[in-house]
Amino acid sequence: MAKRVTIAHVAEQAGVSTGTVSAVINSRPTVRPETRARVLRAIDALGYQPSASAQRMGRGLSASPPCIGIVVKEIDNPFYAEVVKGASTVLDARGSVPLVCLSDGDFEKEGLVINSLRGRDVQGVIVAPVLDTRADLSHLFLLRRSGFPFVLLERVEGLMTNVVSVDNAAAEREAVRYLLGIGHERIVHFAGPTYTKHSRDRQLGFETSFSQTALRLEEGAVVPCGPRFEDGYRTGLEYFRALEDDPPTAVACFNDLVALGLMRALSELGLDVPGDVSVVGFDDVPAATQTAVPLTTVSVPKREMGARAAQIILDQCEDRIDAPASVTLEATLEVRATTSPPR
Amino acid sequence: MAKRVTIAHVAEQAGVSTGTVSAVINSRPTVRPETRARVLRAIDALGYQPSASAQRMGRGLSASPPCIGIVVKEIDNPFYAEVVKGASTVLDARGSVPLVCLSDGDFEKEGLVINSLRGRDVQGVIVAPVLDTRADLSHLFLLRRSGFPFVLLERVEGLMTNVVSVDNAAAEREAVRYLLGIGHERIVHFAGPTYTKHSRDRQLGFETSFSQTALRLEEGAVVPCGPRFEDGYRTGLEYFRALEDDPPTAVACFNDLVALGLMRALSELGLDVPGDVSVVGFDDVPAATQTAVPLTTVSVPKREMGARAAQIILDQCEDRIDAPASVTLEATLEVRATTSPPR
DNA sequence: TCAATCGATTATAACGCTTCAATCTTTTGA
DNA sequence: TCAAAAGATTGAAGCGTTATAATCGATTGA
Repeated sequence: MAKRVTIAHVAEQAGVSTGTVSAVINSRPTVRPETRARVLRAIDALGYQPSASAQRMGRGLSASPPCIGIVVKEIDNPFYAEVVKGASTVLDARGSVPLVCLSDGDFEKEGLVINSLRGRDVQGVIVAPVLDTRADLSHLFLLRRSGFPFVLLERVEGLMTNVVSVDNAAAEREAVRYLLGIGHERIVHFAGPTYTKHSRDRQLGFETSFSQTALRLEEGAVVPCGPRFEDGYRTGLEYFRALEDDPPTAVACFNDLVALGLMRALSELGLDVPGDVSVVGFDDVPAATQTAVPLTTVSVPKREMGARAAQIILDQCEDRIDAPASVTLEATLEVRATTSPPR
Repeated sequence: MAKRVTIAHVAEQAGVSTGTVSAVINSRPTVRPETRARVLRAIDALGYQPSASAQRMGRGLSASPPCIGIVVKEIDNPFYAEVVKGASTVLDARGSVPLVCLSDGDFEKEGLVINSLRGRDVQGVIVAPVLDTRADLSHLFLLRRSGFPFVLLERVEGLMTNVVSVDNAAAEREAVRYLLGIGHERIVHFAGPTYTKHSRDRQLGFETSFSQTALRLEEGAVVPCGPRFEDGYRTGLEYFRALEDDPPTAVACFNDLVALGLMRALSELGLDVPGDVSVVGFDDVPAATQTAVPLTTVSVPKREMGARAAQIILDQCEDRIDAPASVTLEATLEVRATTSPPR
């Protein structure tokens, strides 16, 4: 492995002092064009790259290279892809760049990568926090205490900090009430993992949807499922096979992937969507409109979430404001082709 | 703003040396419990937070959560998500972490983010290079000259460096020959953007598939399309509407997204897949198996690509090997439900 | 011609932390 | 009881950069 090329190597190669090289790097106007050229040539020849950490040290830890970290749970979740794109639009305009890190749904790793990001001198981080019931959130509290700028994409109990989120429960309620409104009476919920807050909120929204109706939440209306396509597929297969003679007329799914999996299962079972069963998703990922039958789903403003979060970080870097900003965005039901009145 | 609390302040407050405080922070086992407690109390009292930059400096910029950068063109392309996952498995095992950056298909930005990554002391980078016909690749040549470890996910003319790639032309040929083999005679290619190498290679593969057959490449068999779902959808709609009386019996698409878009168009036009038209994709993204009719496609070993690339970087960091490694992986046709003999 | 002036460059002291040889303490064994 | 061993702590030398006072050389003005 090549040892790190430092400013000293460049200085030697160019036959100048380190101070001069530094002046060139920071394009200070006091360098003679000829000298500048020589230094640049040396930089080029050696492939020199300034160390952001050392620069920060030298500057007394004040200046910041323009980039913010985004910590997400999975790279292959299209939801986060949209959030990142939203953040990018804002960062682009301000000459900053997103740096995406993965927590793999592991709160320890989350703490690790946040630290790693800080060590790499990002201006701030946007975090989709791991909210396991068993998750130890102390690193987030510590982060808050340290005054480092960060924004959460989900609210954390008892932690006063920047948050950009949507009201999952309310949105889910809107979806179920729509189903009730068009006449469905036997509605079930394919629930996500019980240990994430998203999932619990959506389930809660489902359960509280029946309050102002003649109907009651039926026993077994909440079906444990999971967050992935395969979960929706498998659960769908099992559930509808077992209830062959008296299936529900509508399913509100934890998210779009589950809904897509369910639709595949229903198709294999010879059940028509929305003829036999109406299906509602959550998130509104791109795939929701790319299927044979476009999916009715709760559309979460993912881009805007990313944009607002980036905005907050950038503002906080500039103005040194410390008051936590809390933004709650609206998620709205997008009625497409997978829902219709029961027959 | 308050002056920064440093390790020296803590040391003074606790009545120990900075070395001891450092030992406590890094939980080295050589500190007496009593001393540790005293230091922790001081840390708490002063609200001390170690400066990550300084820590990295002190450690010589090499240690700390080591990580490698991965530069991709778009965050929402499931292809790259798989590559990142593949790399993660290898990195995880070696205590390293991926840092994902976006070039947005812009070669200047690509150079920028690679530099930004280097400045942040990553061990190396994996790059899915922007290969516009107009792209200026000098930053890659420079990078090579500088001896910094990096791996490309696509071969670049004249640049001797680490590459992990697949033979796109050969794989596309395999797909077309399969179609020919089951009796198709009117096959067209929905081509990707002409300015990317991937796309040109696949098109080339298509064009050279007919050499050992009685058939010849027909005029207009290559249909300009694009890389996205919408491109496939729009092109499909226009193309098949125009050729209503004499449509081709099979379409080999630039990638899966295009194939999915095309299938949507065909469905709207009342054409059956594979009854009326066979469709073949490329990449084998997760969505390929999640559609109502699973997609026949060329399966690229994305995970393995990521894993091998990560492997190379890590090896090069350890063993100070500098000889470029070049790996070409096999892509194989995955026959599923969107292809059948023409009727 | 010599000092004063100005522009370009250098040398060096920070920046906050880690590391490690050296030193100081305590414990152990005979 | 004392030397040796083991354990705990210290102090100073880096790490790569920036910032700045000092220096050097070339102009200028009188």
